Amino acid sequence: MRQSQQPSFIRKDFPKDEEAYNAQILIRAGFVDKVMAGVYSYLPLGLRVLDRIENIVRKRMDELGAAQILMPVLHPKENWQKTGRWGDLDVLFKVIARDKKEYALGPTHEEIVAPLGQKAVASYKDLPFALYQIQTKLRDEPRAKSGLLRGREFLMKDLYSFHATESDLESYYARAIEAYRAIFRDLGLDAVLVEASGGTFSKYSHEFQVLIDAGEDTVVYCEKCHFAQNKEINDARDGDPCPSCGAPLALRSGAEVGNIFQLKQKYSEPFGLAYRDAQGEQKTVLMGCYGIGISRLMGVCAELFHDDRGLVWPAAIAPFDAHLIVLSGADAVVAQEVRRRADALYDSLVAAGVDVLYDDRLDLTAGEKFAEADLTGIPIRLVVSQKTGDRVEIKRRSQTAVELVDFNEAVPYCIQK
RNA sequence: CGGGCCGUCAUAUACCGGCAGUAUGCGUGCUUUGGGAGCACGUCGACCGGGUUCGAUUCCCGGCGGCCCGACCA
Repeated sequence: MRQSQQPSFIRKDFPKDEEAYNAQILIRAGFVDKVMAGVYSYLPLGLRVLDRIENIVRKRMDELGAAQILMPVLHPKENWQKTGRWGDLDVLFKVIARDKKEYALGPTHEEIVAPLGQKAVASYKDLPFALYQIQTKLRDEPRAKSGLLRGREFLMKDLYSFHATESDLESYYARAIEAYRAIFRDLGLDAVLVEASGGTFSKYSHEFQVLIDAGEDTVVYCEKCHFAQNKEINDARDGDPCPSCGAPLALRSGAEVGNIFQLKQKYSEPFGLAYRDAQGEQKTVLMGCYGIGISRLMGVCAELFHDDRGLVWPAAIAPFDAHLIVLSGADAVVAQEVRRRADALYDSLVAAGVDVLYDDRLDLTAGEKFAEADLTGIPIRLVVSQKTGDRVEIKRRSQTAVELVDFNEAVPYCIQK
């Protein structure tokens, strides 16, 4: 992508209406724009990060045998009345149409996916299966805060599984835990599996928490044996003995990046989601649901991956693989030659399948270009200038050392990452 | 939903019951060209509504909006 053809959303100052670091840096670096409290636009760079996170998630969903679908944001009131959550779920957004009919805006999709699943299930032979979507969720949070960590509108992956037996649900649940571990590992995150309450969903649940100070939850955590429970179900205090190994517990703040539940019959039963077993008996389908906050993950990564100059994206989720900067210089004849060489490098990078952001802007000083590149945080920086001669300067965002390589080595360098 | 703080050019900020200033940005020109460069000239502003007052951006009330603490949190 040529920067000269793109609008720039980079700002020199931190926004004054954000306290959370993740929102400050993502706004300043032009990844997101704040529309109102808890509601953000995802700009070209931010959307690319979300796409990469989605791809990582999608790959693991495929491995779980789940098929991707897309359900509506606008929900019929009756479905929510059937499960009792029209009145119970206080984060449920409700809208009134012109005919005075009321609708819900989807905060989660059990009320839609259960009746959908019912249409595909008649016999035990139709089970199990799993469906997921990546979609914007709406929740009327009493208080949006912490930037992307708690929005009123956010991007979430929600997976739903359908089973004939409890043991099948449990084994799928166990597989989902492993898939989630793999996802967070792929993202470069150290996520802790935490026992938690099930809220309006189920008796208990498991959360994946990234233990960072900016997190919103409090986790009772044992460094030694990795016992972890959400404070909402364990009122332990700092230093209390771990119930599992006796070592002192610590209270840590965590950002919940995943949450999984065994819903069992809770949402299938109200919608008559049932099957005939081998004996011809009618049985209720058992369900599980498994969420990952995609946009929240971007916020968590921003909290984690930065230095005092800006973002430092891990290669797996960086908006681009490489950031090519051309410094034209003053001399018109030299500038033309330098640009010709930079353009040629850009073309070969693109041809080789490298996602490259090309700072081909003419009216910026070298200092501005470097400062913006640091802020953006793309893993590899390439510079072509009069000074680099017939070679290319390469620097990793996470390191200070620079090296000069021959022109034709630059592309392979970016491919091996 | 309770409590606190706040709302001034595009951005970040200052001051003030009477002239709203600075920096950045932006525009023009010249210089500069490997770490947010320099000079000159120019450009842009008091959230909305009511009240007090000779006069309100400033004080008071209401609304709207923002941030923080708490409650809540699939």
